[in-house]
Amino acid sequence: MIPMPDLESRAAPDDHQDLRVWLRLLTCCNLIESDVRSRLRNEFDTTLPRFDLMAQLQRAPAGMRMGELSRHMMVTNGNITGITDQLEKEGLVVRTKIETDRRSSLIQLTPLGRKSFAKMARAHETWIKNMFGALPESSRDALFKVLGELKLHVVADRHDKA
Amino acid sequence: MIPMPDLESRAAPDDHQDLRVWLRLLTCCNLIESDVRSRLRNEFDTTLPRFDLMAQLQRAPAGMRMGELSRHMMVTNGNITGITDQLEKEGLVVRTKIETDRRSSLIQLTPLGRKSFAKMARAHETWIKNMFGALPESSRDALFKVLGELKLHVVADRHDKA
DNA sequence: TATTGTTATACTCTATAACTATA
DNA sequence: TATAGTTATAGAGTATAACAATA
Repeated sequence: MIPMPDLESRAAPDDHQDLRVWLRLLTCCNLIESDVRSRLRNEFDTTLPRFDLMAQLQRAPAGMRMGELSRHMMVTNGNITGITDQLEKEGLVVRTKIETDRRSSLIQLTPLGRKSFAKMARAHETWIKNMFGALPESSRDALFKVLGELKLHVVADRHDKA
Repeated sequence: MIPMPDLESRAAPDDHQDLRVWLRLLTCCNLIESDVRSRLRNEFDTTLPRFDLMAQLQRAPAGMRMGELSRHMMVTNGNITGITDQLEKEGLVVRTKIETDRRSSLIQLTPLGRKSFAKMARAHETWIKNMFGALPESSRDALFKVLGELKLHVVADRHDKA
């Protein structure tokens, strides 16, 4: 089988193991992400950030504020405003004024939004299962565990800098 | 320690393990990638695709054609033209006409490009080592191995569709 | 006819910064 | 003064499609 050329090919023979791990991680992630993005676009006419935002709201029936969404999605505030505007125009989410703090509002999925998200989430889970399902369960568990350690370390570094 | 909110928080308690693994993978990758991007911008006034292109050329002293670069970097042709134009204008790469096929040309790093890339690559390797170095070697090996399996499967799926 | 690379264009995603309203 | 959210803008990154030159 001919190895498919990809980003990982930028690793030189004498490169450090860490670099190889990183390039492989990046390649995997890009492959899966672009697959998910194109399916979301083709099958549901939506985008990954829109899907992410709805997924966050799905988990928070009481609603979330813009700032919370911004932190969870790790993007700046202005972007959340833009996505929320779109979704609100399409009737998928609503902004509700908060009485005790009139600067902010709660964003919630509408019934239509919940229905729409449920459909996408089912499909999304199938795509992901197809891609990860080939790994033995022990490998998936190992991956989850190691990525957990990695994330802790990277996040700690970010805190140090800030 | 308070868990930092991130993309992974979109996983619901009853979500399938595959979904959790994917969200964690995505979060790790995004964290590291955005760190690398901002360092490349701040310290070397460049971008990830420019760095990637130079890294590919570094490995191919005889040069590469646009189409090869396009396949390796997994982006469409037009983008390669744009990046190459920039790098050529800055004297980091050169296009050389191929005598036997006058439609295409070989792209190579110039001596300046090699020097510039070497400097960036050293810094880049340090960043990556700092992030991955905290993992025990056995974990890194495991990660490398599992991601290898995952990639094979995802790539195979892509071939099936095409 | 098919392929290589270029050009033109459009859209998504993101950050930054200035701003308004409220706390 | 500080915070929540909005607006405006700029740039990265990408894909698509029409095109020219060559095979």
